[in-house]
Amino acid sequence: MQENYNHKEIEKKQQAKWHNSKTFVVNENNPKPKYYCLSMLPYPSGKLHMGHVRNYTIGDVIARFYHLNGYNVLQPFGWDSFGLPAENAAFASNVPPAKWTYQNIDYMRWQLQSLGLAVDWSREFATCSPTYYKHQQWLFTKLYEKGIIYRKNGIVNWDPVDQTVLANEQVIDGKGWRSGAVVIKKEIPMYYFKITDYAEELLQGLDYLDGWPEQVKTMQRNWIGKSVGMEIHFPYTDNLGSLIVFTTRVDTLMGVTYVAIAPGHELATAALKIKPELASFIEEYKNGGTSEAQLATQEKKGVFSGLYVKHPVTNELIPVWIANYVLMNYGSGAVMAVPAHDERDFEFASLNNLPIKIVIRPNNGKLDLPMTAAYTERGILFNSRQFDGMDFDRAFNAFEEFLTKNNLGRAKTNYRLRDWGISRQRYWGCPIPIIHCENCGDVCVPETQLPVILPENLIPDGSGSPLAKLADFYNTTCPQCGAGARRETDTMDTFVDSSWYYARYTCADNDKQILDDRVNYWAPVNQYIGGIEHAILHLLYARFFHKCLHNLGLVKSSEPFTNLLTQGMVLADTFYREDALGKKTWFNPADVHVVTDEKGRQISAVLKADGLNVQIGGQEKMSKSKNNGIDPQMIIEQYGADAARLFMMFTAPPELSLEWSDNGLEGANRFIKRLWKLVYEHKQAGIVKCFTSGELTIEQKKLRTLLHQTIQKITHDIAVRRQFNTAIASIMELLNSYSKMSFISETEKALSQEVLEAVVIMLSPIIPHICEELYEELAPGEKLLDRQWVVADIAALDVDEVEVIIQVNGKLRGKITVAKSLSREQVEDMAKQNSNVAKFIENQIIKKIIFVPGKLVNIVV
RNA sequence: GCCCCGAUAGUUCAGCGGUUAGAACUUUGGACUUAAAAUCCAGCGACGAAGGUUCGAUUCCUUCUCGGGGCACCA
Repeated sequence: MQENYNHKEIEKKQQAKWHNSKTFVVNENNPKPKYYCLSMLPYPSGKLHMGHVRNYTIGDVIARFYHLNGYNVLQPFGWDSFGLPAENAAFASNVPPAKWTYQNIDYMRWQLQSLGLAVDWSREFATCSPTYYKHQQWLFTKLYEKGIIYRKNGIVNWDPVDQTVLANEQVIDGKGWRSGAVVIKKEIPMYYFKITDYAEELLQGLDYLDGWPEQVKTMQRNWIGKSVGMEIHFPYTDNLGSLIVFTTRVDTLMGVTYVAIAPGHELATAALKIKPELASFIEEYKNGGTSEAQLATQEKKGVFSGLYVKHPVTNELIPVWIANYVLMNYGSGAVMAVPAHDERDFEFASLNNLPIKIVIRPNNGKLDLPMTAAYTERGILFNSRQFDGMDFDRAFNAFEEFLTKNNLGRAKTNYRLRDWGISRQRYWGCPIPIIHCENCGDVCVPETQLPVILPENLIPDGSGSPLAKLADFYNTTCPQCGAGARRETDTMDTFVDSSWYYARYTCADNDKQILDDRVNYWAPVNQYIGGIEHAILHLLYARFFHKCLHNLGLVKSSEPFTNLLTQGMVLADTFYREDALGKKTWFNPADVHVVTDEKGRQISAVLKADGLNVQIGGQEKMSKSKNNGIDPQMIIEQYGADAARLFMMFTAPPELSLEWSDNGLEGANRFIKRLWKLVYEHKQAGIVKCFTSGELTIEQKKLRTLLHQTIQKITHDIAVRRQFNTAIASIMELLNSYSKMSFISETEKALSQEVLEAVVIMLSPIIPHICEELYEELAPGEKLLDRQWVVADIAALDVDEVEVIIQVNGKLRGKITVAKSLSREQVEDMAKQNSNVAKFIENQIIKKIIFVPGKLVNIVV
């Protein structure tokens, strides 16, 4: 064994070993229980960033831990490789997106492999590969046939100069990012997934996802936005139809003093014909035009439309107002307004001097009058004719009966969730397998003609839709009637690609079918790991797809991911200089020298290149714009993958954001070197078998107790809490105690052997290269990965003497060491006899003695 | 505005109804060295504020302050 730790040599050796012996290649023919551990697949942007390193290290620690615990562990990897950045890179550097993407994948795969991940690379795929999207297109046609996919018009951002549709992020201050032209809204036909059909199922499924963070489930619940209420008809004065509103507070129906409609509502258009002066208001607010945040804070404004509708119960005339606070795309775009019991209506009525009619009073007592704010709690009805005296539930039923009987409404549940538009007028995506035929309409591409291949040698120029300019691509014949037809030239949203990839890993080599029975061996994913930024869209879409796959009979489970871990961001210091115009130039932390005070606080920073001051900008998420990204490759070169992994896992718990610091990395490196040295010294003295029996001193027994306590703690930290930082800290504590002792005799050496073997096994999920190397030294001929995880020895945990603290009135006054077997009375007597304690209870009346076995005696005087 | 999470050493994180509140980094001193680095040893250093519950509160509860996140006219 070498005296000095050499990360390059060891990591290369261990990685070669894993690769050559196919250590992490798995199949289903295994008696062990399965464990599917998955980290979100990355977009191949060019090179790895620290967020990736963190994500994949967390996944790897969990995968390796389950491996050692006797599971058949699958950890696959792939690439979310369709998407806009490839197109942008293409016309910036004149390389086809396909070539750019595959080059990036090759480089990033090499980077990832240098991290030493326990991945089954035989299952790797890229979503842009025809062998993957072929099945996606097939799935599309199945869902289309089942009516889960339909076509309707949708609104897109249209750049009139580039003649192209822009993604939201390509619209900057309302202008096209390349042309600078003012972007307009345009209606074009698009395909939609009917995710709303699954709203209830997606909502209810959350209740069973015990392994998901509450925060994520809450976000999904809010996003689905279920509300139970009533649809109510307010008849037009001419009795030709009625205005339909949705409310969750039908109990306040008798308090309606006006109704409000969105500026985009058809009734507003009708009112415009009678009252042309409404035009300016309607135009201003019709399309919103402004951002959602502005919309939420903008002042409530409205105009009277000149129209009236009839109250469904009283037939009174109710004025119709056009108001900017009514949303066109929720419910029916119209609301009944009850100023007395709704904050927004109260505000609007106050501004416009509209009447306020109170119909709900608190369950006990009265309202303070005059009202200064709406009373929005549920209560008891009054001023409500036959409904007087009812509570919310009774009123709901009574109104439902009344409205249903008179054909004036019905109970209704609304969801905030909208259908998912997946058409993208882009080149680098999965082609939508539809053929438009003049005779037959929209026809699915038959299975035998799949995949619809995306040409890979194209370089988009940023204008128009590339496929729509390729006659070779879109000219085709109708599969039904054989006539000339036009192929769909839109591609799918890349969220589609990532909505089912986890299932495909289980049978990635099957080119005949999308999925086979192997998916039911591996799915659902036991542990899914990824960034919190995917809490809503990706995770909801994947759940939706899983339910679709389930209904097609392709998977047996009902949810894709049993446990979810959402990891925090990686932050780094930022430094900048500001010029006279206020423009900031950002400097990379690697190029800056930070001056600290004697406590280690940052006081100033200078640029290494010129020695002049730079401003300290605080910690920010690593990004190109702030130039604070740290290159993982440099770290791996200099310190090794193990040090990088250890630092990532030690510095912060997985869910919290992690602040990058070079000092922390030095610390991780130091710990690894220390571990190496401890094993080296032990080995110099001669390796032996682990301790099983023998005489130990009290100190040695304590060390052994600590070892087995640590084993328990770490097992719990990794398996249950997923808190790797605390696991590492407790090993540090253990090693601190260990290195204070010396191990000379055979028994002592055996104890040392036991500690070191256990430490190496426990650390191996986190720093696998060095641990496997050290294990080979500690146990020649054996392999760490064949070992079982360490189990705490109950006997070692059992101590026969305990230290008991003695308090008088809750204050510490002494402590004694007693045999565990002593009775309460014996311990209390010993406590009272303690000389220091005696001083405090002298001449006092003992009121009470609190006794906590094995811990303390508290004498209350 | 509403909801959630957090506040412990200079920093990043642990912890706990009860002993002397743990790690690591930073920092100070010492050993080693011609010197430095590396290494080892030792040290400095903390429970946001106020109330309440309790024999005893850093821990539980309430309020406040500060920070982070989510939602945001969803009728």
